[in-house]
Amino acid sequence: MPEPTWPRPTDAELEILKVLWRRGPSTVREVFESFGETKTTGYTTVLKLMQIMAEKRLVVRDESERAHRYEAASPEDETQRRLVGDLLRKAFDGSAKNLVLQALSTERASAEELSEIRRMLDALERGER
Amino acid sequence: MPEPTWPRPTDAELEILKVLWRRGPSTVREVFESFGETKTTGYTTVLKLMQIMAEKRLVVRDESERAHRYEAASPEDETQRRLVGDLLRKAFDGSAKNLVLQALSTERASAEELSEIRRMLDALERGER
DNA sequence: CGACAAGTACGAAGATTTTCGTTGACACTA
DNA sequence: TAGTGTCAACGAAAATCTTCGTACTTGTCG
Repeated sequence: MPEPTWPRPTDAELEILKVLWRRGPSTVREVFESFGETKTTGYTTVLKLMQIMAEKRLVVRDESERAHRYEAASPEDETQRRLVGDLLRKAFDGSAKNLVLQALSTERASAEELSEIRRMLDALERGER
Repeated sequence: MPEPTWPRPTDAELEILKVLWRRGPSTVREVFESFGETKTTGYTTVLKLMQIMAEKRLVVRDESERAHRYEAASPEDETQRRLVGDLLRKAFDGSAKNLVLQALSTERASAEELSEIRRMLDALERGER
């Protein structure tokens, strides 16, 4: 199987990353509480996950304070790019076109979204990068 | 975590599905051999995976012959759509636009690919949702 | 100082994924 | 019929993921 060279976040880890991207560097307590009632996992579960994520270098940990602060190691867009690239390789044999077509056919994008994509296309075809 | 309601194929399972989509209904032996030297997994490993996939209904099994024949339960494009939709929900908060932008910025698509995507956009914007 | 609250660390359990050794069924053939 | 090769089934092991109970540490406030 084509295993990624970077640590791919699991579903639970991605949930935590999303909180970190939104809030910025946060303590375990803050992440735990930002889940509110939507998540049923306990505090220690979140803690353990974040410890493992620190081992994997998905997050960096600042231990200077008693309550350690965790920060996402990579920005959201870079992680998204990796996840998409991973799926592209795994399931689409690298054909960005097919991936895009499937993406657009699943969730119908709004009109503004479509125009934004079109602008992106224009830029790409105009030859930059 | 946002768990999918359908059985999401693992990486190893996806490799097998790709063979089945390409070859059509196949025996374990055929799938195993079509991996050639690119994969180092043994025959029984492939067999076990395919048995598990049959349990999960990722494949359907025809047992009428001595060498059972396995067939992908869903066509490739439908599975791709599910995988993309899953990633969309998990990592992009449902924003198809962002997913598409990241996809296009990772692997630069060829000029023809870009035109095809543009045609797809045209069709979408022309209102046939 | 002593107790409590808030935090991290540790270890273990259950689930899932991936791998493979072994066994038994079955057919072909010498 | 005995031997050989092919196949599915089974079980178990190793790795990873997810969860949480418990223990240890440290700062604060009476």
